Amino acid sequence: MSPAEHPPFLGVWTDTTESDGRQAREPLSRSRIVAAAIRLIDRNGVDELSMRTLAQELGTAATSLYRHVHNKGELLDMTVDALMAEVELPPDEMDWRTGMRTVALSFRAALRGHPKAAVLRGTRMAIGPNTLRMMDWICTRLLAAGFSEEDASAASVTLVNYTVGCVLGDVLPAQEIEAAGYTLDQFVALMHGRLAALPMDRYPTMQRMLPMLLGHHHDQPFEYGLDALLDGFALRRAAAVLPD
Amino acid sequence: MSPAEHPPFLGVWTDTTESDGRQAREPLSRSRIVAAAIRLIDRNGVDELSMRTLAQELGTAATSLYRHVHNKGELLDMTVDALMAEVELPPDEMDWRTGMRTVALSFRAALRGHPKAAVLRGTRMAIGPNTLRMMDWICTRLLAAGFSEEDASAASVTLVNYTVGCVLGDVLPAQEIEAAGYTLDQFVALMHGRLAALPMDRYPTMQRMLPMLLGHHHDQPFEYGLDALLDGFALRRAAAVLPD
DNA sequence: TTATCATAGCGCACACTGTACGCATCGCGT
DNA sequence: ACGCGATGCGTACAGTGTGCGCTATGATAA
Repeated sequence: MSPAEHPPFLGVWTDTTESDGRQAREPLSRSRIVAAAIRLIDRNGVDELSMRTLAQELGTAATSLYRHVHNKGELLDMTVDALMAEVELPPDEMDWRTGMRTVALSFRAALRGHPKAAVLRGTRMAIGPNTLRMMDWICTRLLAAGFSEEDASAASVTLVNYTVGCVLGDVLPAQEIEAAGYTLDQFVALMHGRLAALPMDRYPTMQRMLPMLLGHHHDQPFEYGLDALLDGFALRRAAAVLPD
Repeated sequence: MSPAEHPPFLGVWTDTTESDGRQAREPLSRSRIVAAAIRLIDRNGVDELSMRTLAQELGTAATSLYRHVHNKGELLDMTVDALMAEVELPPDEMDWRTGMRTVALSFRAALRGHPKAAVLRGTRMAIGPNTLRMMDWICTRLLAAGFSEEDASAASVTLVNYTVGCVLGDVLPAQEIEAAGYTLDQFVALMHGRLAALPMDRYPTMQRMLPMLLGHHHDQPFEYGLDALLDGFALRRAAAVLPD
């Protein structure tokens, strides 16, 4: 802006016209910050998220963020928990097994809805309200279904860890491939080449299985394992409920 | 060292005594570099690994490393694959189920042997020779046990993803707690406080389950889920081998 | 032995990171 | 109208990954 000719109330003036037609900005807040962080990660990936780029996205200065967030680590923790807000908890009438299945699918979908942000689950443990909400629901339902406290505890963390592991397994390769600028077909070809380049008879099975491992949609192995896991849970429940 | 009184052949001298009694340094190599990286991560954690600290550990300059490693990313990939070198593949005589169980335990043990390095599995997909070796073994054994190609593929990635998820679930909290300087008991107390601080009736079950979730040794839930998973695999195998 | 030459190691520089500090400014309660 | 606490921001600092081009090294050819 040109130096004031007749100085107005500075506050109001600079507030309404932010160097272009942008709207008067509402104050920063934790939720506005993590929302911007998610937006920015979705667009450019986790690596491109710095306090400065984030501040720019919000139209403020980097150091302003620290009034609302202790440090970048806390911000990332909040971000990963925010992703969990979208998981839907099935109605309680649903039987325990399809309930578990549904919540696992919803959990996975929530993470995969923001693939570039999902990798944060691999770095940061997230114990926020949304995560607790899901864990609580899972444990509650398992206990109600007759699992002992010990089994319910083990089964719940198993279910969550399995899902996280699968999401990472899906999402990390995809990211790395995209970052390297390959298409998936190119990548499969390249991997075949790599395998062939190694002492060839060393990984014969992998050679054969590679198209299958990379080819089919990732939903299939996830659901295969999920259903296997639930079968195992069901066996244990039955054994505990009707002993011997 | 005191400044040289009668200057010797510089090369030899500085080579044999590296500013203290250290030995003449052998040339850099990829394996020496990743070994040093693992050592350094084990000691100080992943965050403290920079190209400069790593170079210092090796008694060289940071930029020298780039003659042997394309960039830090590649170095981290090599590091996580190097961890996998320690997984032991059971003898082929072992029946498929205990074979899978054994390899999963060994895999987990290998990662947990370097807890601070294990978190890298959450960030970087590792497709190195050691990883392929294990995957190949798993697939081979499953096929030999009668699984279809599709099922063997799904089961193998399920097993691996589950294990990775569990290791991360174990290791990330432990790291974060340690980094914050808590003991585990303090942390449990703190979490109880946090839960109580929230609208108290919101996570009633978590409140009850918390000591169990954090208390018992992590081996137990891992093996619970592992055995459940293997039960599920066995059911599927049986159904496929003797259809209807 | 001497000359040659690829290669390994390194000093410097650059753009960029997270964040502590202290000042300027704001909006609200009297 | 007047303070006063909360918020925004300019500056600065130590530390990051890594490209560039020089130098020393150790193997090979003459």
